[in-house]
Amino acid sequence: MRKINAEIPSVYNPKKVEEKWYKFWLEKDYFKAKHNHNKENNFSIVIPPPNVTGSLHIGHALNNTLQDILIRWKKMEGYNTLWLPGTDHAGIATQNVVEREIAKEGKSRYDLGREQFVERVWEWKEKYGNNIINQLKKLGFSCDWSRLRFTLDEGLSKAVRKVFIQLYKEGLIYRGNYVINWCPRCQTALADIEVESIEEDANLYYINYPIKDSKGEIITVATTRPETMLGDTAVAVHPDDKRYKKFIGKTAILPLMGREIPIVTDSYVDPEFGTGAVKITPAHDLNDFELAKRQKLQVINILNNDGTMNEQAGNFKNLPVFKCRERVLNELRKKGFLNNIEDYKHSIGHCYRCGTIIEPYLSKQWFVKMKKIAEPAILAVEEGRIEFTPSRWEKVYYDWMRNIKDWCISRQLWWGHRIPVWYCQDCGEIIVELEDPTICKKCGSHNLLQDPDVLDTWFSSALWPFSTLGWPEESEDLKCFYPTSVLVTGFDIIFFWVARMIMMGLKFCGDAPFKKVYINPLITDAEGRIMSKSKGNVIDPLTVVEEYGSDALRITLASLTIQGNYICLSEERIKGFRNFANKIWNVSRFSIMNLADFNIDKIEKNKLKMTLADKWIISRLNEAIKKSTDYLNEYKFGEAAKTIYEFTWSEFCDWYIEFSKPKLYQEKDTIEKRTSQYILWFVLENTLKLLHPFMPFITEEIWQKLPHKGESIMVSPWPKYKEKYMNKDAENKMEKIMSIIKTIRNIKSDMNIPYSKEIDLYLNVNEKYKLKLIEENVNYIETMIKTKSLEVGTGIKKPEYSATGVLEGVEIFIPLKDIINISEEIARLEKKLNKINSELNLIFKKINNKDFLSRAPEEIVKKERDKADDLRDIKERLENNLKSFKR
RNA sequence: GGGCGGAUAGCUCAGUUGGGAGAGCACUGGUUUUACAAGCCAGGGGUCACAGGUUCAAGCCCUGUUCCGCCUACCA
Repeated sequence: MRKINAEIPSVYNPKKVEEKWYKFWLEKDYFKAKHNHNKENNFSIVIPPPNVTGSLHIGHALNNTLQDILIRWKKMEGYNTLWLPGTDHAGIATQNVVEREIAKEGKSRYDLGREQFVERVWEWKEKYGNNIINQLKKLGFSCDWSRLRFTLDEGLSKAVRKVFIQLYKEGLIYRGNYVINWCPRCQTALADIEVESIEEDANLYYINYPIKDSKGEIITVATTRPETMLGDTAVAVHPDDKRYKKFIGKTAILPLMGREIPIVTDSYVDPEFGTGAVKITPAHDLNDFELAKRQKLQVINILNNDGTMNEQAGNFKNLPVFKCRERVLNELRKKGFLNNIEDYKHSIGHCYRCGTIIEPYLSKQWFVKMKKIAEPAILAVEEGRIEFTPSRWEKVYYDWMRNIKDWCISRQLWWGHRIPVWYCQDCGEIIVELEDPTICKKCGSHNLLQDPDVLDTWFSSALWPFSTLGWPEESEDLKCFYPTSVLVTGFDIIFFWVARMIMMGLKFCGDAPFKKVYINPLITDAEGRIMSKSKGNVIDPLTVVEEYGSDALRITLASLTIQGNYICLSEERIKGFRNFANKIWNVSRFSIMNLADFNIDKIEKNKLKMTLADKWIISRLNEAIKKSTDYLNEYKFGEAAKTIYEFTWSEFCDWYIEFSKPKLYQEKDTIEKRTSQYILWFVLENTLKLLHPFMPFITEEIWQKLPHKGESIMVSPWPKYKEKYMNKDAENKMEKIMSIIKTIRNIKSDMNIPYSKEIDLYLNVNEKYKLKLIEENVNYIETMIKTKSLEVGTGIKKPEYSATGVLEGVEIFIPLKDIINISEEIARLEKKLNKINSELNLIFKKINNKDFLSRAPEEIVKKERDKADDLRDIKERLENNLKSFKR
C-alpha cells in the first residue's frame, strides 16, 4: 500500500519557507554577535563591502555564500561569531549615477554646486543604498545587521582622517606634480592599478623633424600618439648611437608648431626600437617626464581636464584627442613631415570604471609612499601570520608588493572623504589637522581654503577591518573581534584591497587584519566566458532564487567551489541541485511519516537492537562528518559539499532507507522498529545539520517538523566525529551484501528482466564465513530483489539455462529457461572474463617482479596477492560456467 | 620581456603523503516500486597534451616541448 501524507507535498516549495525562517532568525537575534573576551572562541569576518550603487550579481552570491557557510558552521561549532556587513561609497560609480540622474533634469553637478550635489548623492543613498543589502537577505545570509556600516559613516570618516593625518605627519603622504593617469570622462586622476591595459591594433607613426640650420637634414621619430608632438620639448637618442652622433646638441624644429627643441642623449632610449630617436613629451608621458627632469627640459601641458586640447596646442585648441590626432596627421602629411605609418599592436590604458582611454597627464596630486609600509606587510605573509588559500596567491601578492609604486590617492570628485588639508590663502601655510581649522597658526589669517579633492575610495576600504569595529576608539568590538579570522574575496582585488588592508592594519593596529585570506574563484558561464551584461550571459542570482530557491543556488555555488581560478555555472547545474533539495525534502517526508509514533525521550539507547544496516549507516555518517568537517577546515567548500551530497543521496537515500523499510513498516511497536526509527531520525538530523550551513532554509523547515530539542537548527551543535561509531567490520560486510545485490541487478538489467518480475535465485557460497554472513543478512537481498524463491548454500549446482554472476566466493544463478538466449549469455560472460583476464595480467606482472616483491611495502604486496587470488577464483568460475554452455 | 595557472570521459572539472582512473551534466536501455519521474535501476565512454627522466610502481615528482588562459612591465 502506498502511504500518503497529504500535509506534506511531494515537491519542495522554497517560496513558502524562506521568508518565514529568515524572519524567525532575525527575531531570535541569532545573527547578533556578543562581546566575548575569550578571543579564541570568537570567529569574525568583515564582508567585502559591495558598492552602494551595486545590485547583487552572481559573484556576490558566491562570495557571501562561502562566508555564510563559514559563519553558520562556526556558530554551530560553538564559536561566538560576527559577520559584519556594510557598503562602500564607491566614489566614481556613485557620482556617475547621480550625475546621470540630474542630467535628466538638464543639469550638471556644476549647476548644483558642490554642497547641493553632495546632498543629492546622500538623498540617493538613503533611497537606494539598501537595495543590495535587502538582496543579500534574500540569500539567507546571517550578517549582524545591527552593525551595518558605510564607508562614509561618521566613525569611519574619523578613521580615514586620523590615518591621513598620521601618514602625513610621518612624511608618508606627500603632494606633488607628477604624470598620473587621467580619465577625461570621469575627470579625475586614477591610481596605476585602476588602469586596465588592453592590447589593441594601432599604428606607429614616423614623423620627420627638420634639423635647424642644416641643408634639409631631418631626424625621424616614431610614436603611437602623434597628437602629443604638439607638446614635445626635445628629441632623445641613445648616447652610443652612431647614427645620430652628428645631431647631438643640435636643435630640431618641431613641425606644425615651429618650436625649437634640443636633441639630447639619454640611455633610456632603446636604439633598436623605431628609428632610435624618441620625441619627448614631458607633460604626457611618464618616462618623458622623468627624462625631462634629468635633462632640465621645458614641460608643456597641451590637454584640458576633459581631454580636449588647450591653448598650448595652438591651432588645434579645443579639439578632442582623437579628432586632434586626425588633424595633426593630415597637416603632417600635407606638409610632408609624415614619413611612414606601420601597423602596430600595443597595450592602451582604459579607465576601469568607464572604459575611456586614459591620458597620461601632468598634475598636482596626493600620494602615499608605499615602500616602507609594504615591508612589514610582506613580512607578515612570509612569516605565516597571514595565509593565503589557495597558497599560490601569495606569489601574486609578493610580486606586486615587492615592486610597489607610490599610490595616487587624490580624486577630483565631490563624493567621498574630502582631503583634510587647508591652505592659508595669505601665507601659503599647509594645515593638516584632525579638527577643521579656522585660523592659520603661522600668520593668524582666517582665509583658509580646503583642498577640493577627495580621497580614493580604496583609501577608506583599506581601513575597513578596523574602522568598522570602531577604531580609532578602543571599542569592545575592536577588542573582541580584531584581528578578524578570515577574509573571503576574489583575486581581482588582491592589489586594490587585500594588500592595502594588510598594510594599514599592521600600521595602525599593529596586527594583520585577518589571519587568513581565502580567494574564491570567479564565475563564468558554461562555456567559460566571464559573465557580462553586454555578452548577455549573466545569471541573475535573484532570478535563480525566485525559480529554484535560495538553497539550490547556495549549494550549487558551494559545490562548484574548487581551488581553481574559475567555475562554470549554468542553469542545468542549478537544476541538478534543486533536485537534490527535493531529494532531501522527500527523504524527510518519508521519515516524518514513519516517525509519527516515535518519541526521542522514550528511547533507551542501551536497549536498541542495531542491525547490520544500522551499524553501517552510522559508520558512514560518522565518516561523512569527519570528512566534511576536515574539508571545511581546509576551506575546501566543494569537497565538503560533495561529501555530504554523496552521503545523503547515494548512501542514506539509495541504500539505508530501502534497508530500513521492512522494520519501519511493521505494525507492532517492536524494539526492532523503534531502533530503526531512532537510527532514521538520528541520521537524518545529523545530515540536516551538516547541510545547514549550505542550505539553511530547507534544513530549518524540516528540522522544525521532525522531533527535535532546542529552538533552531541554526543554534544546534555541529555533529561530532566519534571513533566509537566507526565500524569497518560492518562496512565490509554491508559492502559484500551490496555487491551481491548490484550483480543481480546487473544480470536482470542485461537480461531485460523488469524490476517487478520475481525470480528464482540461487547463491552458491564457497566459504563458511561468507555463507554465515549471507544467511544472516539475506533479508537485505530480498528487500532489494523481488524473488519467487531463494536458496543459499554450499555446493549448489547451477540449474540449467541459468544466467550467472560471479563474485569473490559467491556464485549467483538465475534460471531463465524461457528468456535466456544462450549465445547472448555466453557473450556476456566472455566479456566479463576478458576484463578479469586483463586485470589479472597486470597484477601477475607485478607480483612476478622480484624488485616489486623486495622493495614495495609488505601491505601493498599482500594486497596485490589477495587481489590476484580473488580474481583467479572468479576467472575459474566464469570459465566453468562458460564450459557448461558449450558442452 | 617577466610571472602564474591550466591541458584527465562528449562538456565542465575533482583526484589531499606516488600503490585499485572519479563526479555532475549529457548519452543509451529498462522502470510507475509503501518518500521522491525534479525519481529508481543498469550501461557505454578516458594512450590522464607530447617527449624524456627518477622509482619496484607516475595523472601525481623532475627536465624539456607544444597549445590555451590570466596577471604584470616605460620599449616611444
